[in-house]
Amino acid sequence: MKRGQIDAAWLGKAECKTCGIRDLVLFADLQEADFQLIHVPIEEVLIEAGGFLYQAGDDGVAAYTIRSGLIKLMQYMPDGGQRIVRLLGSGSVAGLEVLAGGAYEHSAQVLQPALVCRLPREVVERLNRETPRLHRQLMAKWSQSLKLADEWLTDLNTGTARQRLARLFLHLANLTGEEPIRLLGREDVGAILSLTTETASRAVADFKRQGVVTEVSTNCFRLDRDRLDRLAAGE
Amino acid sequence: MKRGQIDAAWLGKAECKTCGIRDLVLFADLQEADFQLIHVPIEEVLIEAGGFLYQAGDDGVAAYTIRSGLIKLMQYMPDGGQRIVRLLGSGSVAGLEVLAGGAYEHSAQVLQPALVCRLPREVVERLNRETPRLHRQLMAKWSQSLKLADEWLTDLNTGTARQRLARLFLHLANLTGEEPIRLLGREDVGAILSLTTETASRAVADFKRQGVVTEVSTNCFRLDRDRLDRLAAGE
DNA sequence: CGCACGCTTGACTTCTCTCAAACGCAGTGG
DNA sequence: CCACTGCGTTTGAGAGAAGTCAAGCGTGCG
Repeated sequence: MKRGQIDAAWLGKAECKTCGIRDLVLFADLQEADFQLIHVPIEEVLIEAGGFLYQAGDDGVAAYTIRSGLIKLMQYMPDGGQRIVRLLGSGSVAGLEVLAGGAYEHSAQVLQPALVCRLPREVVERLNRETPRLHRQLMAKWSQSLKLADEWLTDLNTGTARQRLARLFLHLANLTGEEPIRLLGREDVGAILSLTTETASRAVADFKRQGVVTEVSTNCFRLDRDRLDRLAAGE
Repeated sequence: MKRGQIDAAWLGKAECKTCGIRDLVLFADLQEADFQLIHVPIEEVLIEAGGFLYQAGDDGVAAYTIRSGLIKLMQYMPDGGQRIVRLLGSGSVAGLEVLAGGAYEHSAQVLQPALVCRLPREVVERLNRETPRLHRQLMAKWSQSLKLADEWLTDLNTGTARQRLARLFLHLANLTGEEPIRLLGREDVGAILSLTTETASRAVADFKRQGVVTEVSTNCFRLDRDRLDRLAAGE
């Protein structure tokens, strides 16, 4: 593992009150007084591609708000292979399951350099206990995760390899918001779409040849949304 | 639709305090005083196979606790077909997303006659606002749903048709707890495993011929768990 | 410069889908 | 009582898609 060591930089104590994306995140509804309840520091951390937020089975001590970057949540399958069950971008929360006690369900690995806020379990628990304003956001985040999981299943795991890939491109597009899009390694694409690396590679290559996507630089693509939409629906 | 009409029987106002499976359900931690907060009646309803708890897109006015029976949550795919994203049995909660506002994400249809408790949104919201004892259970239920969704993806949507079917049998076994197991229609099996009805049928027929499962009566099976375990892992 | 790693491509096998027909059971009506 | 009929299941044959194994390519890094 070339990049095994923790490529993480501690950036200091986060200032939630002045957070630029606060309306997107878990603490959206908190008010001045609520922040007085935070007695354990919330840290802001930058993690390089390849680094981990946590590993499946680790004892859950913190949840994470993703400020920027891209993170994959993966699970290990019966046969040892890995399956990517979700991609998280700006505004998402990772590791909420620590609030339900116990260990992390997934391994969370960074795909594109990520700026995250580390929310110690006790902070979230305390806020949740003492102010009702967090409840709504927590519900929203849970429900959002679940919705994402269900869409993942219906969108990225049905139809032919090409249909799934087209849907993945579109998913990535409105996850990151901007073009061109940085695609993942072929192995990851396979792990998302339930395909082998080879089939994923073939499908991407096909798209490139047919001009449905255009590679502007290594693994960065500009999309022809109309054609992707049609492909996603099945021709 | 022969059974289209609402095959539901209203059984009366539920008595949560004396509920036999209360330690399994959402209200597990509530105390005597908390029940005073319930001003809108919680109804107990029996729904026949084929009936719906709610339909995707309906305005969400209640969540449901499942006391017994089996319920499928389904979503409609881009091409109009339906996809089953979860199965709910005793102790599960359906329609929690109403707490996050908005409409139901799925259609919830009954597979095996179900006894459910209807929890009006305002009841859950009020309890959640006024007593912290519901929080933990709500977290637990959310987290449980999400875990189930992820397992669904990794277990029932990877590997060959036979592997998936084997895993489905095992899933059903520890969902209902007892043998023999009532299997679903082949179309539903297909909608769960991302297979066509024909492939699902062939796989089930194979299992019967090889004695991995034994049909004791129409669509009721006794399982050879050891062999299913081995099949699930891939021979 | 050369090695390593990930991506691409090819040939072949295997599995699943598709289309079509036959079967079996249950309910209906003569 | 039995033929008729509707619906879900089973089975078959052939086409098509993805998996497998193996080799070749390209880029970046030591």
